[in-house]
Order: sequence, then structure tokens, then C-alpha cells
Amino acid sequence: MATRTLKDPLYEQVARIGKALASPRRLELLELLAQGEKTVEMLAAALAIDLKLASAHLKALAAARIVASRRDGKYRWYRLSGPDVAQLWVRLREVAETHLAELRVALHAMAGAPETLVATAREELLTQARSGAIVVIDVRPRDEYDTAHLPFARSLPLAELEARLAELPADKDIVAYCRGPFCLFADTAVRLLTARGYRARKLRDGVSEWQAAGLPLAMAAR
Amino acid sequence: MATRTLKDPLYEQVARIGKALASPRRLELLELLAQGEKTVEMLAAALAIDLKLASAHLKALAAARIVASRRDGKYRWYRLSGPDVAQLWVRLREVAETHLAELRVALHAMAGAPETLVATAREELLTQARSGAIVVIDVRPRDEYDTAHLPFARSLPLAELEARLAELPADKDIVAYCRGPFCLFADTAVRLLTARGYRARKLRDGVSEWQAAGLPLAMAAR
DNA sequence: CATACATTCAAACAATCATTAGATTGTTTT
DNA sequence: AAAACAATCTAATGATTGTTTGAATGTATG
Repeated sequence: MATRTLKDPLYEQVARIGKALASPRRLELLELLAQGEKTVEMLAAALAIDLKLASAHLKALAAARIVASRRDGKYRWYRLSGPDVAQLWVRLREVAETHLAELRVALHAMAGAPETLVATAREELLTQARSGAIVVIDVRPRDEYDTAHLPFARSLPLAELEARLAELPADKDIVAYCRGPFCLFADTAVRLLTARGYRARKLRDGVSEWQAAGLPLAMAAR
Repeated sequence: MATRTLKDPLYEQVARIGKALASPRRLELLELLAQGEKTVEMLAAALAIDLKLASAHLKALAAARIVASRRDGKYRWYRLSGPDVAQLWVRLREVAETHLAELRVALHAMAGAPETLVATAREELLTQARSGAIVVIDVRPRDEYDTAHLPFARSLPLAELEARLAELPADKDIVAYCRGPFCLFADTAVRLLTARGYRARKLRDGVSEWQAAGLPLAMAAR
């Protein structure tokens, strides 16, 4: 029937996006790009893969139109095509977490002690951060904080954390977050802070998760 | 570094879901299963593919844990693992529609005249349906209506539409919907109704799209 | 118990994909 | 203009996937 020749192209087009999401490397690239623009070099280094391979995967993502790029001198900067792409990554990860026991096991094996996780609801956390009852720190690199960060969060990149400990209050709860549930920066930060006597917990959210929950972000002024 | 051996399995697990979404056939299966439980035979017939091939694709979906199945006598009934899977399909389709010009072109080529589309907001439509100002008809097969349908919608399967025209008011706007934007049932219904002098329009939403917009469905009582 | 039927399994093939290496294109710096 | 560098393109590889075919499994029915 003619219906098939009409409908088949539709599912084929959507499957282009699906195919882009079918590789672990590309998913990791998407998560990194959700933190802000990056060059091929930066992405390849972060994934510990060859630059050529990173380029090939980025080409695949670009073919599916979920990433875009611009050239600036010698470098080419890649970015997500839109906020909806970051949301899709979050939803995909959530479905995986819900239905794949293996993922929950792997997450459990990776994460620190569960009692160091933030248990309060996001709105409550926001209220406490606003009032100054707790201190929220963004332990990602500075440029990612500059692109977008949680409201009332201050930037304290993991690399500088030890040297800048004096900036943190010893008598308040400290909540650290990073790129999302798959990122280890916040875990490392919590371990370090706890060892130094601070009351520190980790928030699983990154900016994409926070936004997917319908909460506002502090964006870079452009 | 050890980080990679910890993180790699996480992205691999999520990519299992991504891989399941990487085939047009499997996406069409997901959309059908979002309408309710189906047997392999029903699904193969709907996709106009071999039963064995349908079985293989369902196996792939089951391996990714996004569909589940039960046996009932000679038949095996497949279903989505959860409502989040239908939502993921909707989000994936939306991202594709936003970023792939080719998809918008294909949709345009397939759909009927744009002026027959419902232009009002969903909440407004709901209000009008509640008050009886418009009539909302669900033109999917009866069993799909029974599984879940839009509030205040009445079942009028496309196959029975012509014979049951007398049930429809000639003086009210009629809004037809089916499985979603990729389904042609509602288009066909609108064409038929318009030809018979009714004021009919199509709603792009299916139940999944409606639910993804945060609106309630009428569910089967269990 | 034999048959029919829905579905899955197993094997095979072509097509596609991930990865690597070498050559090439732009761009900046000298 | 030449050298240095970021990134892409091309070609080749082995691995994975989609599809078809025939055999096997499990369940109902005569």
C-alpha cells in the first residue's frame, strides 16, 4: 500500500537520531557538549580517544543534526544543536537507569557512600541555597560554570579545591555537583572535603538534569 | 586512568537503549506498542514485514529492556516496559522534527491540508470537549481506545466511520486523532468527514503526545 | 497422540559501523 | 613562502547489524 512509502521515510529520519545515540562514545560526547562548547581536541582528550576518532563521531552527530559547529581560527568548536538535545540525553539516561539493572549496578559500584548523596528535593535545596543555609559548589571547570550553572552555586573547580579550601565555611553543609550522575568530580570533591572535616554531600544533578526537572539555571550573559 | 574503566560501562549501558532506537522498524514497533499490548502477528501485519523479522526486532527491544512480553496460549503479547518508554519515543521524535528538515518535508508531503489541523492549545481543546462545544473522536481500533484515550473522546474506529456517520452532529466541530503525528488514520477520517459536509479537523497528538504534554488520559479500569 | 499454529532459534549473507593509519585541507605563525 | 597545527577526508580492517531461510519449540485443538 502507498501508506508504507509515505510512512517509512518518517521513521527513517527519526532513526537517524536514534543511530546517533547508539554509541557509548557519542553519548559521552553529548554529555560533555551539554556543559558547553568544546573543541575536537578537548573532547578527544576527555574521552581519552584519538582525535581522528573523536572527529568521526562528531561527524556522525553532526549528520544527525544534533550537534553544530563553528570555526574559530585553527579550532573548530562543537556545541549541541539545542537544549532539547541535552534533555533527550537526560531522558535516555533515565530510561536506561529505570530499566537496566546492569546500569544501576555499575552506578552503585562507581559512586561513593550513599549517605553522602543529597536526599532533599530540588526546590528545598534551592531554598536553602538562596538563604545561605547551605553552600552549593560547582566543581566543574570554570568555563562550564560560566556557560550555565545552578542558581546560587559558586564555582570551585575540582583542580583548585584543595588550594581554595579556606573559602568554604566549616560550619555549613556543602553540596557539590558536577556534570551529572555519570561524572565523578563531585564524588572526589566530597571525599576530599569530608577528609578535611567539612560536612559535604553530592548532588546527582548536572545542569541538564536540573533543567529537565523544570528548574531555572543561571546562564551566561550574552 | 581508572576513571575510564568505571565510566565506560555506564555509557555502554545507555547505548543499549540507543541501539534499540536506531532502527526505523523498531521505532514503529514502539509507537504501536504505545497504543497497547500487541502480538507479534499483529505487529508484523501492521509493519507489513515478515513475522520472523518482527520477532527479531522485538527480541532486540526486549534485550534493551524497553519492551516486555507475556505468553497467553499460542500468542505472545508484547508491551512497553513503562510509560517512560513512550515518552522517550515522543521526545526522540520531537528532537528529530526540530532538527531534521528532511523529516519536516516528509511530514508535509504526507499530511493533509494544514488548515484542517487543530490550532488551539491543548487545554482549550480539553475545555471545549468537556463542555460539548466540539466532538473529539478516537479513530484508532477499539482495543487501543480501551487501553487509554483522550478525556471526553469517543471511540469511532476508522473502519466503522462511514457506517456510523449518523452518530456525529452536523453542526459541531469534529476533532479526530489517532496514534500520533506519523499516523494517517485521522487524516483519512478528516478527508472523509469533510467530503460529507462535516466540519472536521485533525489533532496531531496521540495519547503519548498528550501525556507528554502533562495532560491526563482516560485509562482502562483494571 | 497427531496436527496446526505462533513464535523463536540458528545459520548465512550483505550492508553498515567503529576504528586505525596515512594523506589532505585550512589556518596561524614565523 | 614555509613550518606548525587542528581537523577532516580516504581507504582498509574487523566487528556488528538487518534480513532471509529453514529447523525447532511450545501451546492449543481435533
